[in-house]
Amino acid sequence: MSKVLRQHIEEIISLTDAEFDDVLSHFTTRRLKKHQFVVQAGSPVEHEYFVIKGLLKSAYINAQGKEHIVQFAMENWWVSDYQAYHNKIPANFDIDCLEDVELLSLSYENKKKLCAGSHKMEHFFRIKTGLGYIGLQQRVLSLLNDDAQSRYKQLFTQYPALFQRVPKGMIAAYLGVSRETLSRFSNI
Amino acid sequence: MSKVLRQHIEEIISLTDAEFDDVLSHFTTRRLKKHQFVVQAGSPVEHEYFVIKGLLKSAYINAQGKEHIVQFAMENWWVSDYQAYHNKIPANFDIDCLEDVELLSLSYENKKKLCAGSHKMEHFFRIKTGLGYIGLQQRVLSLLNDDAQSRYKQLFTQYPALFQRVPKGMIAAYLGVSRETLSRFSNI
DNA sequence: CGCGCGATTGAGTAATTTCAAATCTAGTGG
DNA sequence: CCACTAGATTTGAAATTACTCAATCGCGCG
Repeated sequence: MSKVLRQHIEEIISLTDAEFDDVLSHFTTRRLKKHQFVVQAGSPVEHEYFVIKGLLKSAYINAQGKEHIVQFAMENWWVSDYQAYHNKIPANFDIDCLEDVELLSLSYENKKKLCAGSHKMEHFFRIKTGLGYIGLQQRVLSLLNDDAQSRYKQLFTQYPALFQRVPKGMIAAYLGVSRETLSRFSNI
Repeated sequence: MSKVLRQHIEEIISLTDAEFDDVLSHFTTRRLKKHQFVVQAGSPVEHEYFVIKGLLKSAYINAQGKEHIVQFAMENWWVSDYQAYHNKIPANFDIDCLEDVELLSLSYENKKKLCAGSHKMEHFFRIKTGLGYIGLQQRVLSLLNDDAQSRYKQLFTQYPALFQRVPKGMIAAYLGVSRETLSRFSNI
């Protein structure tokens, strides 16, 4: 359902039906099953994605094979390996589906065209990226300031739904704690 | 010198003389001495700043009075408390000058006008914000993946100049390590 | 029924913090 | 030029936090 996208965009700008149709024409729909990869480390990243339905994770796997989760992406979130996408270099992250997923896919070229052709959409993406920046700054601050347990509590308060949809090991990989440590304070 | 700003902007878009004059007209110059505050926690944040000359830090001070440095801002960097700036809420950060400073100041209203009146500048800020997003994501990853010593080394390799301009205690507050720990591995 | 993934628990270890004290340094006034 | 002081840095030792390794437990699904 593309209404979801329209509603999402119209939280920031407003569009006529014709304008939205034009916007939508730059996207394609992709459906993927749980465990499928949307982006694979080492491969080029042609697209960014808007999540209509389902849940994905974006993760970096280090030299020791340890996984760090950069981002969870649920409904109404945008996700890609933006460093790779923007610089046209091979992906550093794996992005894969934790559930069956429905995505709207926007290629680099189409985003460029869309933004060039629509000041409004350029504005939308500027604001949206700014919100992402603010969110990341909060996360940095939380990593600097809070211990593992209080990061756990904060995440739980902010996204309780996530804990129903994701195994705790992944929550740990997102928070920067070992599974064992997280397990020790999950029962308050 | 506003040439610095023009050169900075033209790394992403190109401007005619007239266009740049218009851009510049949205900014005002501010000169501040070492130790002066540009933003103070609790106060409203009307502006974002482009650093022409000098060095600032943006920092969060927690309930225990411990300072965490969100960002250093040297020449050609943008700085503000963006959460406060964007949401028009009181600042959470202190931003103050570590050296005598020359800034170009852009008010919220003027940024809005500037972006609304110039698709190019809207584009510039979108890209710039995107780069900031990517940088922050790298920092999150580094906090998740690397131990204190390797974060120290990375910062040193990436910004050697910073270490000449800033006391080590602040480097520690940026990296998320105690001064003592940082001191212990600063001699390789 | 048994396999396999996820979660928990225990014990020992490593990294980093905190507290305290000593040392060094740059800038100031005499 | 020198002594003095405040801030910055280093060093030491104890305490804390979280990690790793290992074993166990629980449960859903084929």
